[in-house]
Parts: sequence; C-alpha cells; structure tokens
Amino acid sequence: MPEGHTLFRLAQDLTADLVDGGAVAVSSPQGRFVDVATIDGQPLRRAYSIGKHLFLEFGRRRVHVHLGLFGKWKRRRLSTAPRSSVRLRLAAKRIAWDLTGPTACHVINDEAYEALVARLGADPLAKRARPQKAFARIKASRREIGALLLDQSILSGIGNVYRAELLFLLGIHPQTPGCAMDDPTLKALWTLARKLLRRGAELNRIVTVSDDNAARGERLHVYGRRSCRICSSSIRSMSVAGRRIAYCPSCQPYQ
DNA sequence: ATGTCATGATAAC
DNA sequence: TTATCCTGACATA
Repeated sequence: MPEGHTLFRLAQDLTADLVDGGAVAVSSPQGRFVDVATIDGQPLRRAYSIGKHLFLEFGRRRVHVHLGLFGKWKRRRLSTAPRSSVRLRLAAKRIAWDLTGPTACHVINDEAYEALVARLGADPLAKRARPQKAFARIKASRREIGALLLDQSILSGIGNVYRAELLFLLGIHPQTPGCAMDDPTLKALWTLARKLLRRGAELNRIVTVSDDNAARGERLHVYGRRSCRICSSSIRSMSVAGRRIAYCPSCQPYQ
C-alpha cells in the first residue's frame, strides 16, 4: 500500500477524524511507542505528509511515522479492542486509528525534523512543489532512471509501483541513464507523477489505466502483469536499485 | 504449522 | 551489494 498517495490520503483522513476533535487518547497496546505519556490527551493540531513520511502535531510535539513496506493504519470503531501488534492507537469520539508494523513511529524534535525534511526531494503531491532541483539532479546523473525514481532525496513519494507505471507510460526503459533524459521528458514525468499520485490519493489505491478500464476492474499497465496491455508482449522484469521492476521490452526499448 | 511474498529504507560489508 | 527490521495475507502441507 504505502507510496506517497497513501500517506497523503492518510493525512487527510486523520485530519477529518481527529483534528479539532478535542483530546486524543493515545496508547500503544504493543508497548513500543514509548512517548505515549507526553502525547496522550492532547489535541491533534495538524496531520500532513511529505513523500512517504507522515507527521502528526500534538501541541509542540511532532510524531513522525514511516510505514515502510508493511506498515498500515486501520480505522476502527473505538469499541473494537486493538490487537496486540498495534504500535499506536489514536482515539477520539467513537473512532480509533490503529497503526501496525511501521518502520518509524516516534516523537521527533525540530532539529531532526528539519534534517529529515531537508533530505527529501520534491513531492508531486505538494501544492507548490518545485521540481527544478530534481530535474537537475537527474540530468547530472549516470545512474539508471529506475534507480533515481526510487531515490527519495530526488523525488519523494514515488515507490515501486509508480516507478514501473510511470516509465511504462512514458515509454522509457528502466535502465536509461538519468543524463539521457531531456527537459520535455522530465516535465512530462513530473506532470504524470502529479496526476497519478493525485488520483491515487483520491481513490486510495493506485490506478493508472483509463476510467473505462478501471471500471472493468483493471488498475495497472505493467506492475504485476504478464503481458503488455498495449502490444501484448511478455512483460519482463529486472532488478534496478535492488527492487524488481516490470517493463515491456517493446513499448520501453532501451535508448 | 510453515513458507513466501509485499507498494520501504538503512546499516553494514 | 547484502542483511536486517517491521507485519499479515495467502499458499502449501
């Protein structure tokens, strides 16, 4: 689940349920969120995401959550007892949000927060994101575009599914070096990333096919597929930056 | 009951 | 590059 769209949507949903809703009851059934006492009973002032990071502001404290690969938030009725793996439960009124399996969940101080944000690249979901620096870094790099897209210090929020879908839709081979990308291509990449992640946040899932095809239950072009929906070639996969990426050898020729 | 895999990131080699 | 952390769903036995 968790690429940038997931965190953006989560921030919206947590805001709707908990911000301006008075005191939030904070607990850690699992016991591994150690800062319960400093947060419990305070109102949630703001919830927002940057890339794949989620930030929750309680008073002057800020909680940093990163879901990693397995992390999940689930919205429950307050009457539902949390399972023992719940790292963090936020509850107000009749609603509880349960967090399990995060890579990070802790109070973060201003200094660490600033350092973290400083090493995140432009987020396609941010209102006034300026991708110029990302473009410059991509153009200056000989690394593969498939690796650059996963580098959160260049662009933040794109994960393994979006990188595969973006490269497919733009007809770019995953191993194309960043320095081979021209400005129109990078602009198209950014525009498409914004569009797809925005749609992902709206639908709360990644959908890259047309509305018509989505209505038939389809969602993706290459990720997890066996044959290309455009040319029916066999989809291939390779490892780029340590993760598998699917691509169509015919729609995404090298060079 | 056990094994496998996953939309992530980092530390260590 | 590999190892490691984080969990749960699903397949296989």
